Amino acid sequence: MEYQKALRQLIEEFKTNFMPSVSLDLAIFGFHDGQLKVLLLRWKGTDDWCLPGGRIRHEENLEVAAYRSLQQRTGLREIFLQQFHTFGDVMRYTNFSKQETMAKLGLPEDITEELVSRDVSVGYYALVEFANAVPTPDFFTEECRWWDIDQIPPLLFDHNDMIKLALKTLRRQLSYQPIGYNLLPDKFTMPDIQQLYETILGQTLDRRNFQKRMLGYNILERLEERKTGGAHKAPYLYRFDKEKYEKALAEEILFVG
Amino acid sequence: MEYQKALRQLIEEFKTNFMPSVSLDLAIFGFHDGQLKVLLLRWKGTDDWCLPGGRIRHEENLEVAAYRSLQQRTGLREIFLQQFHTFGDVMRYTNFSKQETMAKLGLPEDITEELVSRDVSVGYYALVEFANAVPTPDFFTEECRWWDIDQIPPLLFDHNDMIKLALKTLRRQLSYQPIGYNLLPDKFTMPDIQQLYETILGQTLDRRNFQKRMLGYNILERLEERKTGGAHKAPYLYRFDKEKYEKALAEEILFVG
DNA sequence: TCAAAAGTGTTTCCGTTACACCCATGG
DNA sequence: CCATGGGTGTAACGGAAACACTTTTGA
Repeated sequence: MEYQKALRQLIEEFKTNFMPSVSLDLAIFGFHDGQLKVLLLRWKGTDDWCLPGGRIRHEENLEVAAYRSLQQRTGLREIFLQQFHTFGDVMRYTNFSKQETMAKLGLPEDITEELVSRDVSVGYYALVEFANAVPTPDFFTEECRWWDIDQIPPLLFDHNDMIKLALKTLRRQLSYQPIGYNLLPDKFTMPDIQQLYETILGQTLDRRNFQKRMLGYNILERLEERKTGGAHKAPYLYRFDKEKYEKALAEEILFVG
Repeated sequence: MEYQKALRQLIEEFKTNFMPSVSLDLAIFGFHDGQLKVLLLRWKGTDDWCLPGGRIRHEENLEVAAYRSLQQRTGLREIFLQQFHTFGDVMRYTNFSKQETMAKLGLPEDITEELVSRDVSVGYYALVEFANAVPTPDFFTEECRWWDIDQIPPLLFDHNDMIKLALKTLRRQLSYQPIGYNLLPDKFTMPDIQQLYETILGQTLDRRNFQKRMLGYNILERLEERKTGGAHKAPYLYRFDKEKYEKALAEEILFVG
């Protein structure tokens, strides 16, 4: 069977090129239509969804591996990517009916053992511009698409918990780091970025206070008007001042009280 | 040679019982005499110091492995232990003159390769009561002792960076989580705990404001007087209300603004 | 001309910081 | 009896939250 042959070959390649026992998982957040989304993969021939993951090459930095994996799933580079926790419970595989899923995939038992043996996994979360991403499945999966954050189904492994913790970390991060550079188009309005914040935080914010705070950070530059299709008064357009933005990210203390 | 035989045996045991490619490192902080200390290990026959580490058994939870390693170095259980970052740079071994150190240890090259091949390492930091800890070296080391936080020598691997980041995380943590349960004796005075905070943060705090804040957390219970040897007015003794303390730790939001 | 959205500034509030006085104890 | 440290309360400050009016635009 052609598929199994390819599979065995892939596993061989894994064994020679990648570190055993360690993997990484990605919670890739996108923003569209006032909704926060997460990128999920569906395994071939099943209805089982999970987070995209990756492995680390023997001579590759962990962070580089995370960026590489992110690019393989979305086509994107130079994205906000942040490690948030490392998961190492043995139990995180119980939620996952190994035999069942593997059987659906048509995998013999010895391969199953190899493939889903217990790993320690480093969790990263990423923020990407929804429109620019090209969701791409990998060898084991046949579908890769965005899910609304509040409509995520029960996932394989401990991936529901991962998303929960990633989101929690992201929300905390939002309070002391600027976010938005990779989530918004080059030019955007104040209502745009406010909606982004409100979506991530899951709560509404005062228009005036938000603007005051955001401008206070000193990382935005205002352009001219915009009228496009929008009815009503045309809001200003803004753009991130890349240099100041990076500086703020590096300092990281900027927004702490 | 007896030593090399034991070593080979140990490595065999590692290979069969522990996960490859993943390890963990511990920044164990202790508090004594108004000084914050870190526990370091010195390799046999060398002047090279490093953080204590550990490995994960195949069927062992990551966190359990961390607690086990902590206990092996200090004899302590039920300690504040917190994951803070996972280190995965290949470069983190450059600082480390492999051949040199290994030669001092009398290790043949093939063992060297096995022993210090590149790992991804999960960093934990712990807070322990200085007086209760019994620093214990492991097979590779002959000395295990406390170092003042501001007198740490250049360490092997990337362990200086690890300590730096651990301390940074600890300080941040201090602002939104109660700390002290494992660092102070059962009964302690307000000046005691204030000194602990000042030591960790590296700055002095206002006596009155500190007390106000600390009591506001509602995790302390006041006992009676204390006079012991101390001259001057006898300060009250306090004790942590274990239940409320645990609750605060679990909520973790308690001290956020 | 009206409804809906955007631009802008002021007041209020609350938590943090700064600060002072009295009390107890051992030398 | 006094120097040193501990107990306690209040005033000042500043950043965040609450809040209102005017302007623009398409329908």
